[in-house]
Amino acid sequence: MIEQTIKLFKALSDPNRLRILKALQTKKLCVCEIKELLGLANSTVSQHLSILKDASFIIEEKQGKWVNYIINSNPSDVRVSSILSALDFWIGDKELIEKDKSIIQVIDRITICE
Amino acid sequence: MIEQTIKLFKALSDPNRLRILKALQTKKLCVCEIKELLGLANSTVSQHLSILKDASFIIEEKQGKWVNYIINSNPSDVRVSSILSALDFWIGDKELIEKDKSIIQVIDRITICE
DNA sequence: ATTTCATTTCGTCTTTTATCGAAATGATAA
DNA sequence: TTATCATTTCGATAAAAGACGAAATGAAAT
Repeated sequence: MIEQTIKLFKALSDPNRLRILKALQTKKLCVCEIKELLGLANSTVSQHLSILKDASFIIEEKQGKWVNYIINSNPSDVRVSSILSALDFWIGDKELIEKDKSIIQVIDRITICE
Repeated sequence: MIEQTIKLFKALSDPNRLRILKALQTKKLCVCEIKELLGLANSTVSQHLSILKDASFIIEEKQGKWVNYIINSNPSDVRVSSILSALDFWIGDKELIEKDKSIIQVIDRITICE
């Protein structure tokens, strides 16, 4: 019950996860693209994604050898949709988000996934 | 910048703190009343209150030897007012909250503050 | 069938968080 | 001014969270 509420807020309590959510609102991304954006290890990114997925903010979609992560556009929990549609309201930092946005538009998964 | 967002979500990421916020929406409370409600040590309650205060969800008001904690009805951060005015939306668990509500209406600080 | 390569899982480490009891603080009452 | 008592701060402990690299997994291409 209240555990679900805690799960939502905990998922939102990390700057890297907030950046991931905003980035995914621009376009679908795979683990290694997010790794590139955030400068974290693959395994760390994978861990963050599983927390976001567990809270139902995102879903995954297999595409060949890649796994694309995308925003969950049909969450059953109205709180999730509420947060997702007002993410800019919750995250004050426009500058950081804009910067990330321009980076992911340039990132190419073929070249960076070593 | 984004640290402030994280501070807000972290403050909301603990069931005891959510219960404190809802309880304070019913009436102002001192540390030992909250201690009674939650079954925690004084020092733990004090710690939770300082986290909520630091995120500006609540403010304190001295009254004799007691310190009353009250909901911040004029937060400068609009996100804080937004959460406070929609707390029931964020906290799914009505049952727990209603139970707490009836308990604090009976609690008397004179008798319980040993 | 084997190799390749993105991703996940596992084990470990460090930092942070939630909790407590005891000691320090601060204000009221005697 | 001393005693009382609510609260806070301090020190310790256990559990959770964030991070990493290495090993395991799983799908595609050879």
